[in-house]
Amino acid sequence: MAKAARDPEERIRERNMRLIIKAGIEIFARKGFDGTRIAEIAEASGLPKANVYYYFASKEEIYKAIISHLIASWDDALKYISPDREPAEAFRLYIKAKLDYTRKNTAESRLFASEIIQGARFLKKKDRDHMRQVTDAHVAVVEGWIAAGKMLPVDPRHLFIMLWASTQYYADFEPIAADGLKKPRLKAEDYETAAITITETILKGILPASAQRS
Amino acid sequence: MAKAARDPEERIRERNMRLIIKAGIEIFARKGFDGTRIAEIAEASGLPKANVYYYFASKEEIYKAIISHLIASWDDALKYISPDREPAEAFRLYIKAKLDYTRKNTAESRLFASEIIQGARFLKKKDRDHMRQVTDAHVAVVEGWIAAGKMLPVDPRHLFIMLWASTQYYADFEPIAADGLKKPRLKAEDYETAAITITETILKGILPASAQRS
DNA sequence: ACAAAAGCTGACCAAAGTGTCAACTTTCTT
DNA sequence: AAGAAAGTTGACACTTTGGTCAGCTTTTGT
Repeated sequence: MAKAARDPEERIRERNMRLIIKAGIEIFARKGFDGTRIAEIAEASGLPKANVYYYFASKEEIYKAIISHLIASWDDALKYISPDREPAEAFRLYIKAKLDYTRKNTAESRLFASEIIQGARFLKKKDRDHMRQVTDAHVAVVEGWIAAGKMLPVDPRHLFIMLWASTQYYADFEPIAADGLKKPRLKAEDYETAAITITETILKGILPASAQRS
Repeated sequence: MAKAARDPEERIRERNMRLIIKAGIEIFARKGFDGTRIAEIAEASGLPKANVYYYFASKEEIYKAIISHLIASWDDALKYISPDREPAEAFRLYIKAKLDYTRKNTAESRLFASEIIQGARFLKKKDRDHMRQVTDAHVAVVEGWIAAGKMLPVDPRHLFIMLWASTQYYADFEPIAADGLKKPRLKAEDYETAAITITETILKGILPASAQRS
Protein backbone atom coordinates (compact mmCIF):
# COMPACT_ATOMS: atom_id res chain seq x y z
CA MET A 1 0.00 0.00 0.00
CA ALA A 2 2.53 2.52 1.16
CA LYS A 3 5.22 1.89 -1.42
CA ALA A 4 3.71 0.81 -4.68
CA ALA A 5 5.72 -1.65 -6.76
CA ARG A 6 6.91 0.14 -9.84
CA ASP A 7 9.02 -0.92 -12.74
CA PRO A 8 9.84 1.44 -15.61
CA GLU A 9 11.64 4.00 -13.47
CA GLU A 10 14.00 1.26 -12.39
CA ARG A 11 16.04 2.27 -15.43
CA ILE A 12 18.11 5.18 -14.13
CA ARG A 13 18.66 3.53 -10.81
CA GLU A 14 19.76 0.32 -12.50
CA ARG A 15 22.15 2.06 -14.82
CA ASN A 16 23.83 4.18 -12.17
CA MET A 17 24.16 1.35 -9.73
CA ARG A 18 25.76 -0.71 -12.46
CA LEU A 19 28.23 2.09 -13.19
CA ILE A 20 29.14 2.36 -9.54
CA ILE A 21 29.52 -1.38 -9.12
CA LYS A 22 31.63 -1.63 -12.22
CA ALA A 23 33.98 1.11 -11.08
CA GLY A 24 33.98 -0.34 -7.59
CA ILE A 25 35.10 -3.76 -8.76
CA GLU A 26 38.07 -2.29 -10.53
CA ILE A 27 39.18 -0.06 -7.69
CA PHE A 28 38.46 -2.36 -4.77
CA ALA A 29 40.43 -5.01 -6.64
CA ARG A 30 43.44 -2.74 -6.91
CA LYS A 31 43.33 -1.03 -3.55
CA GLY A 32 41.51 -3.37 -1.22
CA PHE A 33 38.66 -2.29 0.99
CA ASP A 34 40.56 0.05 3.28
CA GLY A 35 42.62 1.50 0.48
CA THR A 36 39.68 2.47 -1.69
CA ARG A 37 38.24 5.97 -1.56
CA ILE A 38 34.71 6.55 -2.65
CA ALA A 39 35.74 9.76 -4.32
CA GLU A 40 37.76 7.59 -6.66
CA ILE A 41 34.86 5.29 -7.37
CA ALA A 42 32.71 8.33 -8.02
CA GLU A 43 35.20 9.76 -10.47
CA ALA A 44 35.66 6.44 -12.27
CA SER A 45 31.93 5.99 -12.64
CA GLY A 46 31.47 9.55 -13.87
CA LEU A 47 29.12 10.47 -11.03
CA PRO A 48 29.57 13.07 -8.31
CA LYS A 49 30.41 11.61 -4.96
CA ALA A 50 27.14 12.71 -3.41
CA ASN A 51 25.32 10.83 -6.12
CA VAL A 52 27.12 7.63 -5.20
CA TYR A 53 25.87 8.13 -1.68
CA TYR A 54 22.38 8.54 -3.02
CA TYR A 55 22.47 4.91 -4.08
CA PHE A 56 24.69 3.34 -1.45
CA ALA A 57 24.64 4.25 2.20
CA SER A 58 28.29 3.47 2.77
CA LYS A 59 31.50 2.13 1.31
CA GLU A 60 30.85 -1.17 3.01
CA GLU A 61 27.52 -1.51 1.28
CA ILE A 62 29.04 -1.14 -2.18
CA TYR A 63 31.70 -3.66 -1.30
CA LYS A 64 29.29 -6.23 0.03
CA ALA A 65 27.01 -5.89 -2.96
CA ILE A 66 29.94 -6.69 -5.21
CA ILE A 67 31.13 -9.69 -3.22
CA SER A 68 27.77 -11.40 -3.10
CA HIS A 69 27.15 -10.93 -6.80
CA LEU A 70 30.58 -12.33 -7.52
CA ILE A 71 30.17 -15.56 -5.59
CA ALA A 72 26.89 -16.28 -7.30
CA SER A 73 28.42 -15.83 -10.73
CA TRP A 74 30.87 -18.66 -10.17
CA ASP A 75 28.61 -21.65 -10.14
CA ASP A 76 28.31 -21.77 -13.91
CA ALA A 77 31.93 -22.66 -14.36
CA LEU A 78 31.71 -25.47 -11.88
CA LYS A 79 28.97 -27.61 -13.31
CA TYR A 80 31.27 -29.99 -15.15
CA ILE A 81 32.28 -32.19 -12.24
CA SER A 82 29.39 -34.63 -12.36
CA PRO A 83 29.32 -38.39 -11.89
CA ASP A 84 27.98 -39.18 -15.35
CA ARG A 85 31.16 -37.82 -16.95
CA GLU A 86 34.53 -39.45 -17.36
CA PRO A 87 37.16 -37.76 -15.17
CA ALA A 88 39.41 -36.79 -18.06
CA GLU A 89 36.62 -35.00 -19.85
CA ALA A 90 35.22 -33.45 -16.68
CA PHE A 91 38.53 -31.96 -15.57
CA ARG A 92 39.35 -30.71 -19.04
CA LEU A 93 36.06 -28.84 -19.20
CA TYR A 94 36.34 -27.61 -15.62
CA ILE A 95 39.81 -26.20 -16.15
CA LYS A 96 38.84 -24.56 -19.41
CA ALA A 97 35.68 -23.01 -17.98
CA LYS A 98 37.46 -21.71 -14.91
CA LEU A 99 40.26 -20.17 -16.95
CA ASP A 100 37.73 -18.66 -19.33
CA TYR A 101 35.82 -17.09 -16.50
CA THR A 102 39.03 -15.83 -14.94
CA ARG A 103 40.25 -14.29 -18.17
CA LYS A 104 37.00 -12.48 -18.80
CA ASN A 105 36.58 -11.32 -15.21
CA THR A 106 40.05 -10.50 -14.03
CA ALA A 107 38.95 -7.60 -11.87
CA GLU A 108 36.35 -9.67 -10.02
CA SER A 109 38.86 -12.42 -9.54
CA ARG A 110 41.38 -10.01 -8.08
CA LEU A 111 38.77 -8.41 -5.87
CA PHE A 112 37.92 -11.78 -4.40
CA ALA A 113 41.59 -12.56 -3.92
CA SER A 114 42.07 -9.23 -2.22
CA GLU A 115 39.16 -9.84 0.11
CA ILE A 116 40.53 -13.23 1.11
CA ILE A 117 44.08 -12.05 1.63
CA GLN A 118 42.77 -9.26 3.79
CA GLY A 119 41.15 -11.81 6.03
CA ALA A 120 37.76 -12.48 4.43
CA ARG A 121 36.25 -9.82 6.65
CA PHE A 122 33.19 -9.24 4.50
CA LEU A 123 32.66 -12.71 3.10
CA LYS A 124 29.32 -13.70 4.54
CA LYS A 125 28.85 -17.00 6.28
CA LYS A 126 26.13 -17.77 3.77
CA ASP A 127 28.55 -17.40 0.89
CA ARG A 128 31.18 -19.50 2.59
CA ASP A 129 28.67 -22.23 3.31
CA HIS A 130 27.61 -22.21 -0.29
CA MET A 131 31.18 -22.64 -1.46
CA ARG A 132 31.72 -25.43 1.02
CA GLN A 133 28.66 -27.28 -0.21
CA VAL A 134 29.72 -27.08 -3.83
CA THR A 135 33.14 -28.36 -2.86
CA ASP A 136 31.68 -31.23 -0.87
CA ALA A 137 29.61 -32.30 -3.84
CA HIS A 138 32.64 -32.24 -6.12
CA VAL A 139 34.69 -34.18 -3.61
CA ALA A 140 32.00 -36.85 -3.48
CA VAL A 141 32.07 -37.21 -7.24
CA VAL A 142 35.84 -37.57 -7.28
CA GLU A 143 35.69 -40.13 -4.49
CA GLY A 144 33.24 -42.08 -6.60
CA TRP A 145 35.63 -42.01 -9.53
CA ILE A 146 38.46 -43.19 -7.33
CA ALA A 147 36.34 -46.02 -5.92
CA ALA A 148 35.45 -47.04 -9.45
CA GLY A 149 39.12 -47.21 -10.37
CA LYS A 150 38.78 -44.37 -12.83
CA MET A 151 41.24 -42.22 -10.93
CA LEU A 152 44.32 -42.79 -8.84
CA PRO A 153 43.76 -42.30 -5.10
CA VAL A 154 44.55 -38.59 -4.78
CA ASP A 155 43.29 -36.42 -1.95
CA PRO A 156 40.34 -34.76 -3.71
CA ARG A 157 40.35 -31.64 -1.56
CA HIS A 158 43.97 -30.83 -2.18
CA LEU A 159 43.43 -31.62 -5.83
CA PHE A 160 40.71 -29.00 -6.06
CA ILE A 161 42.88 -26.49 -4.26
CA MET A 162 45.52 -27.11 -6.91
CA LEU A 163 42.98 -26.38 -9.59
CA TRP A 164 41.63 -23.25 -7.94
CA ALA A 165 45.15 -21.99 -7.41
CA SER A 166 46.43 -22.78 -10.87
CA THR A 167 43.49 -21.25 -12.68
CA GLN A 168 43.20 -18.10 -10.60
CA TYR A 169 46.88 -17.30 -10.64
CA TYR A 170 46.79 -15.97 -14.17
CA ALA A 171 44.39 -13.20 -13.24
CA ASP A 172 45.35 -12.51 -9.65
CA PHE A 173 49.08 -12.42 -10.20
CA GLU A 174 49.12 -11.42 -13.83
CA PRO A 175 52.35 -9.38 -13.65
CA ILE A 176 54.23 -12.36 -12.25
CA ALA A 177 52.61 -14.85 -14.61
CA ALA A 178 53.47 -12.62 -17.55
CA ASP A 179 57.06 -12.29 -16.38
CA GLY A 180 57.21 -16.06 -16.00
CA LEU A 181 56.03 -16.50 -19.57
CA LYS A 182 58.38 -13.77 -20.80
CA LYS A 183 55.52 -11.74 -22.21
CA PRO A 184 54.61 -8.13 -21.56
CA ARG A 185 50.96 -9.03 -20.96
CA LEU A 186 48.82 -12.15 -21.02
CA LYS A 187 46.69 -12.77 -24.08
CA ALA A 188 43.92 -15.21 -24.88
CA GLU A 189 46.41 -17.64 -26.37
CA ASP A 190 48.33 -17.75 -23.11
CA TYR A 191 45.18 -18.85 -21.36
CA GLU A 192 44.83 -21.54 -24.03
CA THR A 193 48.31 -22.85 -23.39
CA ALA A 194 47.66 -22.68 -19.67
CA ALA A 195 44.54 -24.80 -20.06
CA ILE A 196 46.41 -27.39 -22.06
CA THR A 197 49.38 -27.55 -19.71
CA ILE A 198 47.28 -27.74 -16.57
CA THR A 199 45.00 -30.37 -18.05
CA GLU A 200 47.78 -32.55 -19.38
CA THR A 201 49.79 -32.28 -16.20
CA ILE A 202 46.89 -33.05 -13.94
CA LEU A 203 45.80 -36.01 -16.03
CA LYS A 204 49.08 -37.61 -17.02
CA GLY A 205 51.72 -36.04 -14.83
CA ILE A 206 55.08 -35.01 -16.18
CA LEU A 207 56.99 -38.27 -16.02
CA PRO A 208 57.20 -40.56 -19.03
CA ALA A 209 55.51 -43.96 -18.80
CA SER A 210 58.86 -45.66 -18.30
CA ALA A 211 59.46 -43.73 -15.10
CA GLN A 212 56.00 -44.22 -13.61
CA ARG A 213 55.30 -46.62 -10.71
CA SER A 214 58.80 -46.14 -9.42
CA MET B 1 85.85 11.15 8.06
CA ALA B 2 82.57 12.85 8.69
CA LYS B 3 80.56 9.86 9.78
CA ALA B 4 82.71 7.37 11.55
CA ALA B 5 81.78 3.73 11.13
CA ARG B 6 80.42 2.50 14.43
CA ASP B 7 79.04 -0.81 15.47
CA PRO B 8 77.88 -1.43 19.05
CA GLU B 9 75.25 1.31 19.04
CA GLU B 10 73.68 -0.36 16.03
CA ARG B 11 71.80 -2.34 18.64
CA ILE B 12 68.90 -0.02 19.45
CA ARG B 13 68.49 1.04 15.88
CA GLU B 14 68.54 -2.56 14.72
CA ARG B 15 66.05 -3.69 17.27
CA ASN B 16 63.55 -0.92 16.64
CA MET B 17 63.77 -1.20 12.90
CA ARG B 18 63.17 -4.92 13.22
CA LEU B 19 60.11 -4.29 15.38
CA ILE B 20 58.74 -1.84 12.87
CA ILE B 21 59.41 -4.13 9.92
CA LYS B 22 57.85 -7.07 11.69
CA ALA B 23 54.70 -5.15 12.50
CA GLY B 24 54.69 -3.68 9.01
CA ILE B 25 54.77 -7.08 7.31
CA GLU B 26 51.72 -8.20 9.24
CA ILE B 27 49.68 -5.08 8.64
CA PHE B 28 50.69 -4.36 5.05
CA ALA B 29 49.79 -7.98 4.29
CA ARG B 30 46.32 -7.54 5.71
CA LYS B 31 45.54 -4.04 4.53
CA GLY B 32 47.66 -3.45 1.47
CA PHE B 33 49.79 -0.36 0.99
CA ASP B 34 47.02 2.20 0.76
CA GLY B 35 44.99 0.61 3.50
CA THR B 36 47.77 0.61 6.06
CA ARG B 37 48.13 3.43 8.58
CA ILE B 38 51.43 4.08 10.22
CA ALA B 39 49.72 4.74 13.49
CA GLU B 40 48.69 1.10 13.38
CA ILE B 41 52.22 -0.06 12.65
CA ALA B 42 53.44 2.11 15.49
CA GLU B 43 50.94 0.64 17.92
CA ALA B 44 51.69 -2.93 16.83
CA SER B 45 55.42 -2.41 17.24
CA GLY B 46 54.98 -0.81 20.64
CA LEU B 47 56.60 2.46 19.57
CA PRO B 48 55.08 5.92 19.43
CA LYS B 49 54.30 7.06 15.93
CA ALA B 50 56.90 9.81 15.98
CA ASN B 51 59.51 7.22 16.78
CA VAL B 52 58.61 5.24 13.71
CA TYR B 53 59.23 8.37 11.68
CA TYR B 54 62.57 8.71 13.34
CA TYR B 55 63.67 5.53 11.57
CA PHE B 56 61.71 5.68 8.35
CA ALA B 57 61.03 8.84 6.38
CA SER B 58 57.71 7.64 5.02
CA LYS B 59 55.25 4.82 4.73
CA GLU B 60 56.61 4.01 1.30
CA GLU B 61 60.09 3.55 2.70
CA ILE B 62 58.96 0.96 5.22
CA TYR B 63 57.05 -0.87 2.52
CA LYS B 64 59.93 -0.92 0.06
CA ALA B 65 62.34 -2.13 2.70
CA ILE B 66 60.06 -5.07 3.38
CA ILE B 67 59.56 -6.01 -0.26
CA SER B 68 63.23 -6.11 -1.14
CA HIS B 69 64.13 -8.18 1.87
CA LEU B 70 61.35 -10.59 1.00
CA ILE B 71 62.41 -11.29 -2.57
CA ALA B 72 65.95 -11.98 -1.48
CA SER B 73 64.79 -14.52 1.07
CA TRP B 74 63.19 -16.69 -1.57
CA ASP B 75 66.18 -18.02 -3.41
CA ASP B 76 66.94 -20.64 -0.80
CA ALA B 77 63.81 -22.60 -1.53
CA LEU B 78 64.53 -22.66 -5.23
CA LYS B 79 67.91 -24.29 -5.38
CA TYR B 80 66.62 -27.78 -6.04
CA ILE B 81 65.94 -27.50 -9.73
CA SER B 82 69.40 -28.36 -11.03
CA PRO B 83 70.45 -30.50 -13.99
CA ASP B 84 72.36 -33.05 -11.93
CA ARG B 85 69.17 -34.16 -10.21
CA GLU B 86 66.48 -36.48 -11.47
CA PRO B 87 63.22 -34.60 -12.15
CA ALA B 88 61.14 -36.61 -9.70
CA GLU B 89 63.50 -35.88 -6.85
CA ALA B 90 64.02 -32.25 -7.83
CA PHE B 91 60.31 -31.44 -7.97
CA ARG B 92 59.59 -33.25 -4.74
CA LEU B 93 62.21 -31.21 -2.93
CA TYR B 94 61.17 -27.98 -4.64
CA ILE B 95 57.53 -28.41 -3.68
CA LYS B 96 58.39 -29.32 -0.13
CA ALA B 97 60.79 -26.41 0.30
CA LYS B 98 58.34 -23.92 -1.17
CA LEU B 99 55.48 -25.12 1.02
CA ASP B 100 57.75 -25.06 4.06
CA TYR B 101 58.78 -21.51 3.39
CA THR B 102 55.19 -20.49 2.78
CA ARG B 103 53.97 -22.08 6.00
CA LYS B 104 56.65 -20.42 8.08
CA ASN B 105 56.28 -17.03 6.43
CA THR B 106 52.59 -16.64 5.75
CA ALA B 107 52.57 -12.91 6.38
CA GLU B 108 55.41 -12.23 3.94
CA SER B 109 53.73 -14.44 1.39
CA ARG B 110 50.49 -12.54 1.72
CA LEU B 111 52.24 -9.21 1.58
CA PHE B 112 53.84 -10.16 -1.70
CA ALA B 113 50.52 -11.39 -3.02
CA SER B 114 48.89 -8.16 -1.97
CA GLU B 115 51.57 -6.11 -3.68
CA ILE B 116 51.12 -8.03 -6.93
CA ILE B 117 47.34 -7.92 -6.90
CA GLN B 118 47.52 -4.21 -6.33
CA GLY B 119 49.53 -3.86 -9.51
CA ALA B 120 53.15 -4.45 -8.43
CA ARG B 121 53.55 -0.71 -7.95
CA PHE B 122 56.54 -0.96 -5.65
CA LEU B 123 58.20 -4.07 -7.03
CA LYS B 124 61.50 -2.77 -8.34
CA LYS B 125 62.67 -3.60 -11.81
CA LYS B 126 65.77 -5.07 -10.25
CA ASP B 127 63.71 -7.53 -8.24
CA ARG B 128 61.60 -8.49 -11.23
CA ASP B 129 64.68 -9.06 -13.34
CA HIS B 130 66.13 -11.26 -10.66
CA MET B 131 62.97 -13.37 -10.55
CA ARG B 132 62.96 -13.64 -14.31
CA GLN B 133 66.54 -14.85 -14.38
CA VAL B 134 65.92 -17.53 -11.81
CA THR B 135 62.92 -18.69 -13.79
CA ASP B 136 64.88 -18.77 -17.04
CA ALA B 137 67.50 -20.95 -15.43
CA HIS B 138 64.88 -23.36 -14.14
CA VAL B 139 63.18 -23.48 -17.51
CA ALA B 140 66.46 -24.37 -19.16
CA VAL B 141 66.95 -27.26 -16.75
CA VAL B 142 63.48 -28.59 -17.44
CA GLU B 143 64.01 -28.29 -21.17
CA GLY B 144 67.15 -30.35 -20.74
CA TRP B 145 65.21 -33.03 -18.91
CA ILE B 146 62.58 -33.07 -21.64
CA ALA B 147 65.22 -33.35 -24.36
CA ALA B 148 66.78 -36.23 -22.46
CA GLY B 149 63.45 -38.03 -22.37
CA LYS B 150 63.28 -37.76 -18.60
CA MET B 151 60.08 -35.73 -18.74
CA LEU B 152 57.07 -35.52 -20.99
CA PRO B 153 57.03 -32.42 -23.22
CA VAL B 154 55.18 -29.99 -20.95
CA ASP B 155 55.44 -26.23 -21.27
CA PRO B 156 57.97 -25.53 -18.50
CA ARG B 157 56.83 -21.97 -17.84
CA HIS B 158 53.23 -22.91 -17.28
CA LEU B 159 54.39 -25.83 -15.18
CA PHE B 160 56.27 -23.49 -12.87
CA ILE B 161 53.28 -21.19 -12.65
CA MET B 162 51.25 -24.20 -11.52
CA LEU B 163 53.79 -24.86 -8.81
CA TRP B 164 53.99 -21.27 -7.63
CA ALA B 165 50.21 -21.06 -7.56
CA SER B 166 49.63 -24.36 -5.80
CA THR B 167 52.22 -23.77 -3.12
CA GLN B 168 51.34 -20.15 -2.35
CA TYR B 169 47.62 -20.71 -2.21
CA TYR B 170 47.76 -22.27 1.23
CA ALA B 171 49.14 -19.11 2.79
CA ASP B 172 47.60 -16.43 0.62
CA PHE B 173 44.09 -17.83 0.62
CA GLU B 174 44.20 -19.70 3.88
CA PRO B 175 40.54 -19.16 4.79
CA ILE B 176 39.43 -20.69 1.50
CA ALA B 177 41.96 -23.49 1.63
CA ALA B 178 40.86 -24.33 5.16
CA ASP B 179 37.20 -24.31 4.12
CA GLY B 180 38.09 -26.57 1.21
CA LEU B 181 39.75 -29.01 3.57
CA LYS B 182 36.91 -28.75 6.07
CA LYS B 183 39.22 -27.58 8.81
CA PRO B 184 38.98 -24.48 10.98
CA ARG B 185 42.65 -23.64 10.38
CA LEU B 186 45.56 -25.12 8.49
CA LYS B 187 48.14 -27.04 10.47
CA ALA B 188 51.56 -28.42 9.65
CA GLU B 189 50.05 -31.77 8.72
CA ASP B 190 47.86 -30.13 6.10
CA TYR B 191 50.97 -28.72 4.48
CA GLU B 192 52.38 -32.25 4.54
CA THR B 193 49.37 -33.66 2.75
CA ALA B 194 49.48 -30.78 0.33
CA ALA B 195 53.10 -31.54 -0.51
CA ILE B 196 52.29 -35.19 -1.14
CA THR B 197 49.24 -34.50 -3.25
CA ILE B 198 50.90 -31.83 -5.35
CA THR B 199 54.00 -33.93 -5.88
CA GLU B 200 52.13 -37.10 -6.78
CA THR B 201 49.76 -35.29 -9.08
CA ILE B 202 52.47 -33.37 -10.86
CA LEU B 203 54.60 -36.46 -11.34
CA LYS B 204 52.05 -39.15 -12.14
CA GLY B 205 48.83 -37.35 -12.92
CA ILE B 206 45.50 -38.55 -11.64
CA LEU B 207 44.57 -41.12 -14.26
CA PRO B 208 45.41 -44.79 -13.75
CA ALA B 209 47.95 -46.37 -16.08
CA SER B 210 45.19 -48.10 -18.01
CA ALA B 211 43.69 -44.78 -19.04
CA GLN B 212 46.97 -43.08 -20.03
CA ARG B 213 47.96 -42.47 -23.65
CA SER B 214 44.34 -42.29 -24.68
C1' DA C 1 -0.75 20.14 -16.63
C1' DC C 2 0.91 19.49 -12.28
C1' DA C 3 1.97 17.47 -7.98
C1' DA C 4 4.67 13.93 -6.12
C1' DA C 5 8.35 10.99 -6.37
C1' DA C 6 12.96 10.19 -7.85
C1' DG C 7 17.28 11.88 -8.94
C1' DC C 8 21.14 15.19 -8.46
C1' DT C 9 24.87 17.86 -6.38
C1' DG C 10 27.89 21.82 -4.36
C1' DA C 11 29.11 22.87 -0.08
C1' DC C 12 30.07 21.44 4.29
C1' DC C 13 31.64 18.65 8.63
C1' DA C 14 33.98 15.81 11.88
C1' DA C 15 37.21 12.32 12.04
C1' DA C 16 41.31 10.27 10.63
C1' DG C 17 45.54 10.34 8.29
C1' DT C 18 50.54 11.70 7.15
C1' DG C 19 54.28 13.81 8.40
C1' DT C 20 56.96 17.60 11.35
C1' DC C 21 59.32 19.60 15.22
C1' DA C 22 61.28 21.42 19.26
C1' DA C 23 62.43 20.05 23.53
C1' DC C 24 63.80 16.29 26.41
C1' DT C 25 66.31 11.89 27.88
C1' DT C 26 69.50 8.24 27.18
C1' DT C 27 73.67 6.34 25.50
C1' DC C 28 78.26 6.68 23.70
C1' DT C 29 83.14 8.38 23.38
C1' DT C 30 87.07 10.09 25.20
C1' DA D 1 82.69 13.70 33.95
C1' DA D 2 80.98 16.11 30.24
C1' DG D 3 80.08 17.12 25.50
C1' DA D 4 78.22 14.91 21.50
C1' DA D 5 75.48 11.82 19.22
C1' DA D 6 71.51 9.00 19.15
C1' DG D 7 67.03 8.14 20.56
C1' DT D 8 62.30 9.63 22.24
C1' DT D 9 57.87 11.81 22.09
C1' DG D 10 53.68 15.00 22.91
C1' DA D 11 51.77 18.29 20.49
C1' DC D 12 50.87 20.37 16.20
C1' DA D 13 49.96 21.52 11.15
C1' DC D 14 47.98 20.31 7.16
C1' DT D 15 45.47 17.11 4.02
C1' DT D 16 42.36 13.60 2.89
C1' DT D 17 38.37 10.98 3.69
C1' DG D 18 33.68 9.16 4.74
C1' DG D 19 29.50 10.79 5.04
C1' DT D 20 25.53 14.56 5.33
C1' DC D 21 22.24 17.87 3.73
C1' DA D 22 19.39 21.39 1.92
C1' DG D 23 17.81 22.86 -2.07
C1' DC D 24 17.67 22.15 -6.88
C1' DT D 25 16.13 19.61 -11.42
C1' DT D 26 14.10 15.79 -13.87
C1' DT D 27 10.89 12.08 -14.43
C1' DT D 28 6.55 9.97 -13.85
C1' DG D 29 1.66 8.91 -12.82
C1' DT D 30 -2.79 10.68 -13.39
